[in-house]
Amino acid sequence: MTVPGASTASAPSGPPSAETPCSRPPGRPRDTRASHAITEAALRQLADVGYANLSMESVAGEAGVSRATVYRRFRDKADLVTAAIAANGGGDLPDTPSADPKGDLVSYLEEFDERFAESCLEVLGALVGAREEPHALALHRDRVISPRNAYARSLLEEAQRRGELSPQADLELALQMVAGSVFYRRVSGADSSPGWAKRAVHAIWESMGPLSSRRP
Amino acid sequence: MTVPGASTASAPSGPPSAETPCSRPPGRPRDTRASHAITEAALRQLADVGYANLSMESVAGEAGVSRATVYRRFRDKADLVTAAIAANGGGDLPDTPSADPKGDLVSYLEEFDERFAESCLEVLGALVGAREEPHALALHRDRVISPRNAYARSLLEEAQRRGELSPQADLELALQMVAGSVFYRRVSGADSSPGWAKRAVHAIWESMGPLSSRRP
DNA sequence: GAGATACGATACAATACGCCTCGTATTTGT
DNA sequence: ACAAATACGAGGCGTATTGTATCGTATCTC
Repeated sequence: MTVPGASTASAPSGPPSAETPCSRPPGRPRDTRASHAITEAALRQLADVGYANLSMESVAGEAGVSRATVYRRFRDKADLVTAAIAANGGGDLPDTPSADPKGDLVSYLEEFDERFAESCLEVLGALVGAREEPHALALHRDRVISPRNAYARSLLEEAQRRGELSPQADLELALQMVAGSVFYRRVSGADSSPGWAKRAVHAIWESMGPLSSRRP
Repeated sequence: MTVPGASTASAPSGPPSAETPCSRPPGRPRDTRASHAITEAALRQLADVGYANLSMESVAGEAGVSRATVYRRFRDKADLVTAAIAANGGGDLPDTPSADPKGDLVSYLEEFDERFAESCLEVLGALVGAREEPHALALHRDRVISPRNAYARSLLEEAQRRGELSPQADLELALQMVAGSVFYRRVSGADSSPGWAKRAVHAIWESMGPLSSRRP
């Protein structure tokens, strides 16, 4: 499975001749297995040693390729890691309308917390801290954050459609509060009691339910 | 103002002779003005160039001291930065009981968002990513995160005492959701509409107010 | 004055980064 | 078959930063 969002590093695509739009570019094609091994190694190391201790050389070594091969695909560490995360987690977001938006939202929050929150926070911290390249930060948001926010939001919209949430409910606020819960837990380091996700979603449902006497 | 939480780097306090508990240690004392200049420079650079681009040398240069003088006080970058943040922002948390906990909570969220959220996220991401030293992560939480969480929580407790929130309200959950809102905004990069803090707090009040028909 | 410590200056080894060149391998088009 | 274009591995290069150590000098207590 080739990495879809890979930015082809320095994008050596010169001005295309506009004649052969669908033909493969000339020259030796990239080794697909190498590409695969690189992103997998990056993900393993991100989980094992963390973003700070992940180096291009260690990833290349674990992938069994040379550093140059990594740099040909990813311009730098941020590009590599965001692409790897996106390639891994991009596919497991169901897009079929949910039959139980409330329960699915709870499940989604718990899964995100377990599988993505930590590395997501790491990468985001590093990227926010690197002022020189807002490029990478935007990339990470596009590749990782935004799709998940959109999925959570679609669950809220479905709930609204089903009448579980008021038509006047502020879904942006709801998303902010439930998704924020995940990050708060990582930031504070608190192991909140097991039902935190369920309780958070429940609070939103209580606050924005249809039979509430809230003003719009 | 000497930095209270400074960890004296490698803590050269040998086994104290237990005889002179209150006397100053022998030898030349540290330059207080240098200590001050170092933390101030660290804070300026944290705001200006970000955590990633802040180096010990640049801080030392801006403070007008040598690198060795910085390393004598702080064992590494994480120690320096967490101490600097704590020294700066440690004092401006009111501890008098609030007359308007709801309004004060809104104000607190907005101020935290403006003044601390960004660097806090940067530092936290970097520290979570540096697995080798959980020490620094715990330090940052103790120095920066925990005091602020405690303050926000005290506002919630005061509201509960005043009957604005139900006696059965889950304050831990409330804190998680309102504080999480701040981090979500930084993570997603969304410029949510101006009243976000007020609306978030309002949602909590609605969900956990006394006259609600919620089960405990 | 002796002992202890801070300070500035400087050097040092160790990493990591990002870029480059070389020789070789692989693919497309003529 | 041959040329052009590109990928690949190996390796080097210059820069930056880290954390440590060693000097000589300055400052403080006893």
